[in-house]
Amino acid sequence: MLSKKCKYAIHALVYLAERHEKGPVQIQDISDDQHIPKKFLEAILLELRHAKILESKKGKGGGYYLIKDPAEVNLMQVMRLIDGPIALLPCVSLNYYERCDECRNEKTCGIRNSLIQVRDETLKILGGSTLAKIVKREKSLKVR
Amino acid sequence: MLSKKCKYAIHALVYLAERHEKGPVQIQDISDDQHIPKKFLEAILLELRHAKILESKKGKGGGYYLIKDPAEVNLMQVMRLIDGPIALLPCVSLNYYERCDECRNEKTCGIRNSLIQVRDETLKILGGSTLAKIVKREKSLKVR
DNA sequence: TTTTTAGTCTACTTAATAAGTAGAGTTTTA
DNA sequence: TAAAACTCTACTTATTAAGTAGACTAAAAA
Repeated sequence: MLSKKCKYAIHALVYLAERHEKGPVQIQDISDDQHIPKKFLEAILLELRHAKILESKKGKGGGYYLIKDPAEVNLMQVMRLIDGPIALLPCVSLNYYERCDECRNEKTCGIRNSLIQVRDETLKILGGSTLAKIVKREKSLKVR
Repeated sequence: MLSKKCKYAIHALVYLAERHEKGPVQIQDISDDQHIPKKFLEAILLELRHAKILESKKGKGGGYYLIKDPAEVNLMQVMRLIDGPIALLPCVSLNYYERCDECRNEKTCGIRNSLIQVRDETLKILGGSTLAKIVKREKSLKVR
C-alpha cells in the first residue's frame, strides 16, 4: 500500500501539473483544494523540491511550481522518492536492493521469480503513468 | 513490501508442499530449516490452518500438513490472508475496498486507472504462482 | 527600511503496526 | 501417565507513519 504521504505527493503534483507554467502556487491553495494538512504538505513539497521536480519562490506572490515537463514526471519516480522500494521484497528491488536473511540461497529461491515479474510489470505501468497523462485523463473524465 | 510474517508463511508453505502427503511436519523442523522464530511460526501456521490451507495433528508424531493440492494454493491467496490488500490503494482493492477520503470524486481520479492496471497485472502473476510451480522451479534450480 | 507574505528547517509527539515472546492449557500417543 | 506437539491469550518492544510546533530566512511591497 502507498503511504498517505505518497498519495498526497501525487495529488499535489497533479494539481501543479494542471497549473504548469502559470506561475507559483501557494501551499495553502494546494492544501485547501486537496484536503492535505498544510504542515505535512510543506514537508512533502520540500522533498519534491530537493528531488528537482519542483522549485519554489519565497515572499509575496511566491509558491511552488513544476520545473519538469509533466510528461517527464511519472508515478514510478514519485513512489520511489516518497515510499522507497516498489518491489515486494528487498532482494528483488532494483533501487533498494538488500539481501534476504531468510533464504540461504537467493539463486534457488523459488518465490523471487514471481516477484521479479510483478516488479517488472508494475514498473512498466507506473513508469508510463506521467503527470501529463493523468491530467489529460482527469479532464476527459470530468467532461462527461 | 511484504511483511516478514508473509515471507515466513510462504517459505513454510513451500517447505510443506515439498513434503506433501508424507505425513505431518513439526513446527520445530520448519523453524530450524527456514530460520523462522518458532513462536512466531506457530502463530502463522495456526492462521493457515484456520484458513483451511493446513491441518494439524497434536501429540507425538504430530505436526502440520497441507490439506490442499499444492497446485491449488497460490501467492495471491497467501498474501491476502497474511498481509491483506494487494492493491496499492484501498479504493482500488477488490477484497479490501475502502473509500479514499482524499479524492472527492473517485470516478474522476486520474491515478486510480494506473493503479487498477497494476493491481490486475499483479493478481494475474501472483494468482498463477502456485506452490506446485514454486517447488518445481526450486528443484530445477538446485540441480544445476 | 520596515512589514507582510510565504517557504525552510529542526525537533518534537502520537498512534498504529510489525515482530516477537511468555506461559498456561489441551490433545494424542507410546 | 509422561512426554510430545499443537493452541490460545496476553503481553512487550521497536519501528514507522502521520502530523504538529515554532523559530528562521528570503522576497516584495508599503
